Amino acid sequence: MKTKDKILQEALKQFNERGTDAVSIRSIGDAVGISAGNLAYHFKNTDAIIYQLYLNLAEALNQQVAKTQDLEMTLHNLAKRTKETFQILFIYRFLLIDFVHINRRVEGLQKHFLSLMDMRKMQFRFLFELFQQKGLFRKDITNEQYAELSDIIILYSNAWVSDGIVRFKGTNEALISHYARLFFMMTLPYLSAEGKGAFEEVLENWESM
Amino acid sequence: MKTKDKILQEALKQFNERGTDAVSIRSIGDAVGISAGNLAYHFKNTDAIIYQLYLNLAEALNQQVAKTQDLEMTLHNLAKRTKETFQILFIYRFLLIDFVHINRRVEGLQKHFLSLMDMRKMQFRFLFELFQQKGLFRKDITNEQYAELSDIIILYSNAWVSDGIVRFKGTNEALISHYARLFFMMTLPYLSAEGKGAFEEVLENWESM
DNA sequence: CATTAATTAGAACAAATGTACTAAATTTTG
DNA sequence: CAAAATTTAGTACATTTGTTCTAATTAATG
Repeated sequence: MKTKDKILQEALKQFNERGTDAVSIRSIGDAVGISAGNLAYHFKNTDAIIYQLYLNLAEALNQQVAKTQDLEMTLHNLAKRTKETFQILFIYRFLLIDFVHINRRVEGLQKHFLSLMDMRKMQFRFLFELFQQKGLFRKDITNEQYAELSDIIILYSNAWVSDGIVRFKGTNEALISHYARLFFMMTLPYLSAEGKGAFEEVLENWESM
Repeated sequence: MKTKDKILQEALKQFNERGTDAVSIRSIGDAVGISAGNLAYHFKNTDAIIYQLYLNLAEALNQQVAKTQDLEMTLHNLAKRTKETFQILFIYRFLLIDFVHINRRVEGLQKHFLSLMDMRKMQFRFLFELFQQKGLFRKDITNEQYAELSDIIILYSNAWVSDGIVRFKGTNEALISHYARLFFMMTLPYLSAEGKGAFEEVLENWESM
């Protein structure tokens, strides 16, 4: 593996374990087995590493969206993609844990992040409309309510990792599965009778999916 | 004001503005106008300050709960208390922003925090049951669903500040009001037809409340 | 092979931080 | 008022961190 990739891998590990502020170019260099001087050659400072890791996450999420658009959007497929997306987010969890702090300190990231959020919000709105047309979502829910649901869903998808790390007892796999499931269940009271049927089928096979 | 209180006030300000890691006993001392040595006499280090501020928040929240139990729990009163609670949380917002990080670094805090969360969860469950008995909440919602709603509500009440700081455009007052309202609206799809009537009345007078 | 470019190690420096200690000043108490 | 306790300023020290620079080594290229 190239030095640059080794650095990114080790940095990701340390960021996730100890938070961005407790990690230095020296702590990463020591673990990788290279000098701090060499590390500074590849990345000027830890902010540059954070920025690169953020770009990697954004790219992984984009690929996930592209995947989604290829498939016919059944509830079952949506559940699968949700689980995958949650796994990706967990890999880069320090970005969600140090959310506000990173936005404050890494220049140029906030703007990019906000547009990523807007994009995801639009995707959710699209999905809600689709499922409403298919008769899976209730017809008596107003547009305003769907807008608010997607806001809450965005908030949830940024916050579940932090909540899980502090409150959840169990393995990482169990954590991811639990919060992906909870995410899915947030839409339950918005479903029509027909939607609930399909929904329960998905939930029954949740673990094996 | 006593030195100790001055320190706490200034520390709270700096924590909220810059995050816990960017604040030192010297930066606080300089702002208050006392020496670092003196500050170390009152609080051994920044962790001790964080811990004290956390206790202050927990105490303020407990008082809020006591207040709630005095009143007849109408939807209108609940909305008022919700707004107040959100204001309190915003005052101590660094604790929610640096959530995971503080739990990692300040010893003895995680346990206390977890029991606080459990307590709040039980309060929500109690409220849901009460409103269900009053016919404001839907009867066809299962116990499991109410358990999950309270989990999501706990998550939301820990995460809205971070979301708001990054994504919301507007004054702090508008931010608090917006997220308290969104919090309230999360329960909307769980309401009965009767509940919705009372609910909309509350929402109409939201700003003036 | 020779030269150029890329990579790496290592050292040096200033700034900031937690921590510990001393001595002076102030307040409280008897 | 005198003694004791509390509060305060100031200093010193070891660590850590970002940053910058130099020189050596390795890889790439013509």
